[in-house]
Amino acid sequence: METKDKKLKILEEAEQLFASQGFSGTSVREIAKAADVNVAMISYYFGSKEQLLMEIFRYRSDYLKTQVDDLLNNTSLSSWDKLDILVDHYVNKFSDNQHLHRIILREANMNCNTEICAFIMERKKTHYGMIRQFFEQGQERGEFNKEVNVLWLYTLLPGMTKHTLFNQDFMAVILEEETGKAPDNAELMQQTKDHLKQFYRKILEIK
Amino acid sequence: METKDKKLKILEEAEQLFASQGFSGTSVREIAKAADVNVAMISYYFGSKEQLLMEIFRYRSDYLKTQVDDLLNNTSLSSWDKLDILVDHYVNKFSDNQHLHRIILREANMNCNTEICAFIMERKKTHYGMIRQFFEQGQERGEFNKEVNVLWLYTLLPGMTKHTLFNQDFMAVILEEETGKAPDNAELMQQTKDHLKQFYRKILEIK
Amino acid sequence: METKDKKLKILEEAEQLFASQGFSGTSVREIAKAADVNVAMISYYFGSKEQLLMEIFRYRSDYLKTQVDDLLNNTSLSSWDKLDILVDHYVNKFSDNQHLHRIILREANMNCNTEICAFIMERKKTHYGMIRQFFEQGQERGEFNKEVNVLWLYTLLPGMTKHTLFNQDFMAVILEEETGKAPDNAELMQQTKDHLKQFYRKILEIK
Amino acid sequence: METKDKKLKILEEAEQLFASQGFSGTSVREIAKAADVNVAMISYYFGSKEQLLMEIFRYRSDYLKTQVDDLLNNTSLSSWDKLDILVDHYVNKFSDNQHLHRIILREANMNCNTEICAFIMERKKTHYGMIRQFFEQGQERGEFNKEVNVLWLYTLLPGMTKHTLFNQDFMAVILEEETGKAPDNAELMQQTKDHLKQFYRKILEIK
DNA sequence: TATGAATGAGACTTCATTCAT
DNA sequence: CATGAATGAAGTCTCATTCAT
Repeated sequence: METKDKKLKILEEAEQLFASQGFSGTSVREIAKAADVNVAMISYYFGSKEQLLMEIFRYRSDYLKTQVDDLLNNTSLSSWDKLDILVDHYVNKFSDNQHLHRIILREANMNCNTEICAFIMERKKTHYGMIRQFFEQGQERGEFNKEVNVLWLYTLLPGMTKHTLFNQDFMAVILEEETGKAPDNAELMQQTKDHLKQFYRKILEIK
Repeated sequence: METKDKKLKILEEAEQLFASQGFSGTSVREIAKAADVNVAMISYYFGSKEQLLMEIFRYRSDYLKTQVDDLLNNTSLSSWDKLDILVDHYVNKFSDNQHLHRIILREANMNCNTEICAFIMERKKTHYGMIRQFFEQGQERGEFNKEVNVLWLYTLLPGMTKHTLFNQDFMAVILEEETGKAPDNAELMQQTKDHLKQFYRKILEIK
Repeated sequence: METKDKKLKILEEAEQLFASQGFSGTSVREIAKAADVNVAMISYYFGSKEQLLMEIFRYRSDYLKTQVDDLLNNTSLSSWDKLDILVDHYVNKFSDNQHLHRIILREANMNCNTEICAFIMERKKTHYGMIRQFFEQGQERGEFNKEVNVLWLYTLLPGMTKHTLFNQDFMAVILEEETGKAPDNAELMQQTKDHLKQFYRKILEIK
Repeated sequence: METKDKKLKILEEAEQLFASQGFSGTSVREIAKAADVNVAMISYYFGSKEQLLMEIFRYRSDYLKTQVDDLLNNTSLSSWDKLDILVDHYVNKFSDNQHLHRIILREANMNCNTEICAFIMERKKTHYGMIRQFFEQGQERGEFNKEVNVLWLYTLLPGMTKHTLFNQDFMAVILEEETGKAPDNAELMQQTKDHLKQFYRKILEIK
């Protein structure tokens, strides 16, 4: 039990450090220090630094499994209601796992012949697959504008979420200038959701 | 003259390597080899590896200076025409400087107390400032919907461009699946522009 | 009983590994894995890696005790017959314990202030002592040429045996080239014995 | 020039250390200390510890090139005279390069898929090839007994030389006991030569 | 008694940089 | 001005051993 805690601690500290400093920019010493364990433990537990990274991916792999399924199967909600729920869910999950996403952003093209890259690509395809189904359902139901390409509709979601989340400092500065108040993370996420919904509504509505 | 060429060569090779492997992931030896110069040259010319990075930023700093000004001052074009030009220009410039953008993406939060971060922040603000003016002009002219927040309108532009460009492999795979043909870079950029324009039109139009 | 088996297993696996990879080149983890026991067992049972090596020597120490005595005391056989028996016996025993001999070969001069080196030296002296007696008996009996130095006569025995055994791959290659057939270990040992006997006969015969 | 000296120093110190402690048993730190250079120099000059070992082999590779050729082509000397010269030459060369030979003895079967093992095998074949020619010449000339197998005649030479040289301590102890005087290295080598010649004479003479 | 977990020491190697020329 | 040589620091990983159970 205690061992599992230590492994978890290492995993989480490493995730954070990799996210903020990059994989190459983070030494195992730093990780060990942050997790308050002996340096040798990282090799002992994970084999190597690279395998530790891989383990982080495995550890986080199931974070956005299939809650979208429920949404697809739900027949009582309109597609517009579902859209709100989807956006909220997506942005929340993304925000919750922002460390992982930052790592992906940084290291995606690192050694693209390794397991990790295959892993990331698979994840991307899975996520897209789910969300594509959602948009297609709305279009088939006749609620969403059929003229809009689904891949690019999807792109809006990670595109804007990522940009907001990974430019938080910039967004905060601007919003402070424009509204007089620096938003906290929750406030920023809320605005992201609101504007995503607004944009989707305008793009998908049938005039 | 020859010295300047060597410095330039180093700068460009370093930019590419930093973009693909990250700052920490790239050794000065690699850069020296790629630029076909002695290892000592890098310290000799730039002082240190970090100062070389800074120099890359300076070297690329002026890439999106003020062509937007012309657009703002132009009175013969409609805001919709200007929008098309802006999107084309933005995406083109972004694509041309994707190495730099990838570096920014990676290293933005590296050591955020250094000159580099201030530099990046300044750049972001400048870019936003220009594009904000453009949207505000369209709204003031009564051509764009005034209800939409300008900051989030702007967010769409870098958000979608970045996402497309830095997920090129994913986009290519999906597009190949859906259309039967893998797009090249130019084709992908064109689609990015087209859909950005489509989205902006739907978001900004006044019903 | 089971404990004894485990110790034995460790001993034998370690012997083999030390023989093929050397003492420093073999980790306790490898030994533990090969013997299918926990890593800690080795320190637990033997105290340390070095003491394990020592234990191997003790374990094998009695392999060539005193069968030569019988030969010396035997009065019905001629010295020439005895020579054949001695050579067969020596080469057989050597071959049976080749792992140990390889370790001695490798590590003889390791830390020559330790118990191991004293041990090896004692063994060498004992072996030589026995065989010297044999040659001296043959000379005293007037069957062997008295002009030949006994120490150097002895040298022939380990010298040729070791060279053949520890250059098995080379011998095999050459013999294959010369006879068209690669000899197996038994065949090679037989040839070693035959030629040793031939050489001894020619050296020791009285013209 | 000075650099070459440093490389040479490293090479020679490493050779000696590898010979006495084995490859795995010798750390690059030890080598660096012995050669009075920075630890990093070894990687800098040779790439790695293993490549350093390889370099030692290359450095020593030409030590017994073709002096035997002269002997073969010489028609004025009898085969018996040539034999004396050959034995002297062989033992001298072996003694001069005993460090290398000890390394070969130890590490021959280390990683027998590597360049080093191929290298050693090639060397062995070359040496044997030369000496085989010598014995065959003597047999063809009718001076040496044709009944004796040449491969095993050859075996006597490295077999006894190695055994004497690598059991110097034992030989010294015995010789001191038997003659009252501990022989130095030169004395031991001389005895090795003398007895080799004696043995060869008895084995090869035609009665 | 036996063992999985843990550790300090030290292994080899690469790093960015500096020095002497 | 330019560079090959050199270096101290730090990198990751493995080592034999010990500890707590």
